Amino acid sequence: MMLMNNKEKLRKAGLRPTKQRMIIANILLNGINRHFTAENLQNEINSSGNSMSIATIYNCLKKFRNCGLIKQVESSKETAIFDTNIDQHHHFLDEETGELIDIENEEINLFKLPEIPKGYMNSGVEVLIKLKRQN
Amino acid sequence: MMLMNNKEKLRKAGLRPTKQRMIIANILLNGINRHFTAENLQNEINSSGNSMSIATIYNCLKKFRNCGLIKQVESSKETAIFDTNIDQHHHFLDEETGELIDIENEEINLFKLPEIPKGYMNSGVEVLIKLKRQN
DNA sequence: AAGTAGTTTAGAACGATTTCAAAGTAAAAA
DNA sequence: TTTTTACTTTGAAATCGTTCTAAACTACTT
Repeated sequence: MMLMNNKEKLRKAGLRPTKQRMIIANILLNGINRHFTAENLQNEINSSGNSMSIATIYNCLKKFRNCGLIKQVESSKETAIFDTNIDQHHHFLDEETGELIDIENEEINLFKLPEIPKGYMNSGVEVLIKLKRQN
Repeated sequence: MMLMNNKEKLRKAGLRPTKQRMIIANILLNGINRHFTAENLQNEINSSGNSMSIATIYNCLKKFRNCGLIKQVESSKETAIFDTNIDQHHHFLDEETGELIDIENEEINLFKLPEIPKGYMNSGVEVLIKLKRQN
């Protein structure tokens, strides 16, 4: 895999390397993986002496996500969804509609689990299988 | 397991069986499992000839959730969280702080997966392991 | 250099959820 | 019982994260 600078990465993804996108790319695409929110990012931009409209940050993150430069951590939707099924179980998620379908616990077999970090205990495992409509 | 009416269920959970909680319990705790939002529930309450402040519905759902009468489907938080790690991978979630920790894909082995519903294709599997601080 | 298509922006708008403080109600105490 | 106390409900306002809008701007093409 050959080296590529951020300008090239943006172009390759079909995105114009604007000033704003370069600022964000330079913060995010440096080889060190991390989780962050739009607000986190705005704070970093600000404290690096730059500034950017929050709308631009959202635009940019959406574009980056759609191009596969970053991911968005799965949450079933922006709205809280409750479930009367209180047993441990899993879900299919229709990515298009946000609809959830239960998967019984026995339908999934987690063969190997990672070591739980020190000081913590496992308080539940949830598997989400995302579904795309077949073409 | 012996039969219990909803008033008893509420009392057993340490909740006063108020008129409003009984209306909600009668809709939700009838043995048929389902997913729903606060708004869904309000519509059902309204169309059953009752009415209830949305604030009460949220209060009530939170209490029910905290008592284990219902679950809330896991979403990492109310805020969108992005991730620079674009490979398929999984997460630990510190339930207290909302912090996410990456789990490499190889650390988890999904031995048995359920059949994908007709017309859909699997577009990604995400495992979330919830963590509680150890006492 | 001029044109055009895509981008940024501040601010308004939005939807979901929480907070507020006052009025109401269930349970406990007298 | 009645009184007291603690908990609950309420509508309205506030808040939070996010999206929309429409005008100004900028990268790329001609």
